Amino acid sequence: MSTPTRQRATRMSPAERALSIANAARALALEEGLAAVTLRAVAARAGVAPALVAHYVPSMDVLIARTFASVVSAEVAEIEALLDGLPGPREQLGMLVRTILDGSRDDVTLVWVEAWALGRRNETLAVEVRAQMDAWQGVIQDVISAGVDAGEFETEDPAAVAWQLLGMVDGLNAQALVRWGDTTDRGSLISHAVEGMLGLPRGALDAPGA
Amino acid sequence: MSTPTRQRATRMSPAERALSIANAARALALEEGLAAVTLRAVAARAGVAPALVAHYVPSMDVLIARTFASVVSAEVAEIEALLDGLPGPREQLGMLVRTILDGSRDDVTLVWVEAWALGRRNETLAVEVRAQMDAWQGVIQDVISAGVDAGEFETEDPAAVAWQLLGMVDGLNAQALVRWGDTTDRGSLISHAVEGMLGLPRGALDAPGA
DNA sequence: GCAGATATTGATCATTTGGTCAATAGAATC
DNA sequence: GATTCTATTGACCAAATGATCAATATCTGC
Repeated sequence: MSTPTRQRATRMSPAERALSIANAARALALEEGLAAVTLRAVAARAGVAPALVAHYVPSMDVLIARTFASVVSAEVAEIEALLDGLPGPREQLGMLVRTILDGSRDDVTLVWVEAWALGRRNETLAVEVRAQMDAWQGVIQDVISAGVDAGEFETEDPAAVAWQLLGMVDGLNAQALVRWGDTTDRGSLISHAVEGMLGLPRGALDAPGA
Repeated sequence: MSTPTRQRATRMSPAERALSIANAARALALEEGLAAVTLRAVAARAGVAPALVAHYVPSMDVLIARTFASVVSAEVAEIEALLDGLPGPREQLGMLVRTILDGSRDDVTLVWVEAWALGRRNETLAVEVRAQMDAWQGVIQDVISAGVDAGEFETEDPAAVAWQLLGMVDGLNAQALVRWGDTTDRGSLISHAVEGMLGLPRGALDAPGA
């Protein structure tokens, strides 16, 4: 039973098929994690023979690395777009922290955590992980630097603060991923932590309408 | 070449052999990560036939979960011993943060990160991960609560602050694990963050002799 | 020494993984 | 309608994984 009897896939141009496979891998990663992005699983998801996936990708290590980059870079772009609409660094930083910690991106968090672990045995992925971390850090650092220039934040090393904040946020998200079921608000306390790092008065980063 | 030609293992009592296998798994986890704790790898490390490992352990999932618990609970015990020698909550909290972030436990951090990922597909491990997180949070919460009682810290929810601090520290360690090669001091900034969370003046958590 | 108890092993199995390659089928072109 | 090009596939392979079990070797008690 349950031999899905896949029929022959409709012929596509190489570009279309490559995209279809990349999308299948992406959806799989978001739903079941990077570890589920396997040759056969991707093929099944794309409605295609396993050999075709192998044909379109140099190796699974590379496909996994690309899939990770696809998922994460989309997240970065999304956040950057949100930041653009805000008036100043203070609002941007507050929104940044709240949005990243709002729990609506647990699927992406899972991809991050698995990438950290898998990167140990997949050098292509490891390189991509570092690149995406740099991208994230850059976004945060830009906000902080702008705040310092505007005289709103106080720190001698915006880059270090950005790394620190990124690490804190990643850890809190990873924690929430494992402790599913607890309803603790992740965002309320960290604002005070960031205020401490940047010499701000208590409550300076609270949401405007709160 | 390189056929190790293992000779028959010297006979041990079940208790001794079980310990030997557990130690082999532990060493393997610390050196190469939880993902390297495989039936054959543990057997080779213990100088024993793979079947013997299977004989002494209900399943590899369980062995991995136990190995994780062994590694992490030792770390918790170590930190608790360190805390005992300090006079007050303020010194304890400062030391806690500095010690956890001093970079000397990257092997344990790797075990943590892999446990988060593997826990998705190993329920026994997932249960153990939550238990060990609870233990860690308990240690931190005790310090914070003592500080609040002593009038040194200011927070309405020591439990939440403890979770928050644990998440932050885990994230920073995980980040350092991936970005090996950077020499950024991980501990300097977080003190200010914690000060922000606990209503402390800047520098209150700095090392005494600094 | 001998015999029994049992710790240990080799052989083997089923699964899952990534990967290769000749063969096939279907669309496009003539 | 026949032919060519190539996207797609089935049939493999090697490696690694967890696991089982009858057979074997070795220690212990007599």
